[in-house]
Amino acid sequence: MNVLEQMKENLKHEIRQAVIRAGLAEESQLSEVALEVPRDKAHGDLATNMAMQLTKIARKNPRQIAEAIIEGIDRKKAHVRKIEIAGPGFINFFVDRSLLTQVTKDVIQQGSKYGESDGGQGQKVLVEFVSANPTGSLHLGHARGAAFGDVLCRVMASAGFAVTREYYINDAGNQIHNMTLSLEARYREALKLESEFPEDGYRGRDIIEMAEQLAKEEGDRLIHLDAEERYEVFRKVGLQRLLEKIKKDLGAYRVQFDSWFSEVGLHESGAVEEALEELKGLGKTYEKDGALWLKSTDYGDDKDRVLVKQDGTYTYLTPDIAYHRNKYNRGFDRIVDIFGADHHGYIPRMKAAMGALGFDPAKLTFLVTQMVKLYQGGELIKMSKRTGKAITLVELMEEVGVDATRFIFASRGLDSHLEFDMDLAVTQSNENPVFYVQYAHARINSVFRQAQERGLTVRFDEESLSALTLEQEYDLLQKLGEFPSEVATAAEQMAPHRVVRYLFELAGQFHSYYNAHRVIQEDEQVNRARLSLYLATAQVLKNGLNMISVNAPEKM
RNA sequence: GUCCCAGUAGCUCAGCUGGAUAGAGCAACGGCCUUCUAAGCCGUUGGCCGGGGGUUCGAAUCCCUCCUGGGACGCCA
Repeated sequence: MNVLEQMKENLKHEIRQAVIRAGLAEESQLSEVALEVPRDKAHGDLATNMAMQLTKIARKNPRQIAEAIIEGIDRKKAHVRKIEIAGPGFINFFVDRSLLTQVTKDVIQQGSKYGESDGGQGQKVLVEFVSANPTGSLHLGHARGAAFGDVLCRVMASAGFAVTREYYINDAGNQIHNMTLSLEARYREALKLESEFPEDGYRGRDIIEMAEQLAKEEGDRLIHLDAEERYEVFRKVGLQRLLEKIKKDLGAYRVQFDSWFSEVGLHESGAVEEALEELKGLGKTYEKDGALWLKSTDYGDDKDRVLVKQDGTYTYLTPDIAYHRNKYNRGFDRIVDIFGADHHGYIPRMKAAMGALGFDPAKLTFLVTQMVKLYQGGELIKMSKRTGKAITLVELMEEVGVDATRFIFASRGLDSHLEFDMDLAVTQSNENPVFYVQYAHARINSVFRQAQERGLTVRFDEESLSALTLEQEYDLLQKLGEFPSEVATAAEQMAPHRVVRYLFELAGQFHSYYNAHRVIQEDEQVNRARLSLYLATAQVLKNGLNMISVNAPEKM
């Protein structure tokens, strides 16, 4: 816990004591004291709405209650220099801000660990994301899911959760069949042989290129294999290379998975039958029209779902139930699935299935990413699955860069429809927010270089800190102090974009301070104090950027 | 027809488990580089928070309803 948090806890405790001492409420009636940083600085450093919350219990008007609370607060203990009642009954606290300078010490001591906390209490969390079918390259939608998922995992890990990143490989089923046929057709085309492209084939360039490569390597050898063997070769080679490509692209995008979970493995281990038998045994299924149905309506779904089709094969849902059953059985405290809005209809049935199996559906969270609209040259770029025309992750990385791409995706809430303007993202100007934050970091380092050139030692100097007395310095200190709780909140709400927003605000405060006050000037102690503050600021910027896997350059 | 997401400044978005005068970036306009990086800073302009009802001390936030945009509603995956 850093100085700022201690200060808050202290004050909260004092407020509780004051309420009880004043006889306004019993200990047991008190909810958590809400203590917030007011938007408007005229309202103090911290404020609580306690008095308004207590109107019902204490049966007095809020201002009277506030008076009584203030009476009972030990200002010294709470490090408060002024208390005011304002508005409808807010209590505003003006704290002794000189304590804030200690924030820098916390930051420097903890270094790259500053920002971590233990709110997650080591809870085991499984986050499944991307999970694109290995039938082609990753595209724009996956880029958003990948960036969001990865940043979420980093944020949650920092907040004390034990996070596992998992990619579910849909390597069984129809789409792989189509991929296989598409690859074979393209292979024949590459050899200038007659071919028929499958109806539901994948028309992307990636498959064409892979086929050409294969033709180069193998010549027409594969044509002469018998049908079954040939199919198997194309399936295997296609799957393996497409998956490799996906891994490689994700790696370049700075996303690493801890676990790659294969659907085929699920079938081979008998897990699918097991799940099915369990559901049957529990009486959660029935037969109708020659198919086997899940009574998902018993668990909140709007209709029952087919598990085994008339032809005896499984629907998509069935192995996925087995997969999620497996997730539960691995003992995770929380299970998070991130996927695109086009699959959202699938949420109630999966929750229902888990409920039917006797698991707690509340452990399972679905985060749905909304669509990304891509603009280039002011035009909306339409994507088509049929023609395989889509902007790929690789193209994004090449044209926009990993830093900017990740930053943009990570900076938006998941459920907003995102507009991605490629022209803007590549602009090397202030229109592009990623530079703004990076620039703050580079600027600080530039000051360090300047300081060294002038014979100053760049180091943290605790003794000098009392020279930090400016309003802007206190504001910056406070902001630095808020970083760990900001990360914790982002983790709790599974809203990693809060961290990006925080970084943007921190950078803004820094730039403003930088422009108003020079580090290197006549007063020695002020020099040392400001260098210390800069060191702390650089550390937090770096930790924050690291949390979204964006570079923190020392020079720009 | 049912379900999900969104509707906040000219544009892109925060804020949504209720709090004080609704924020930021960009755009527009006006300033700031002989002094640590101007990818920056300072200032001005800009809002029936989609409409209407309700809940209460208090609503952009919660509830109902309508409108608009996007997506989903298969024994496809």
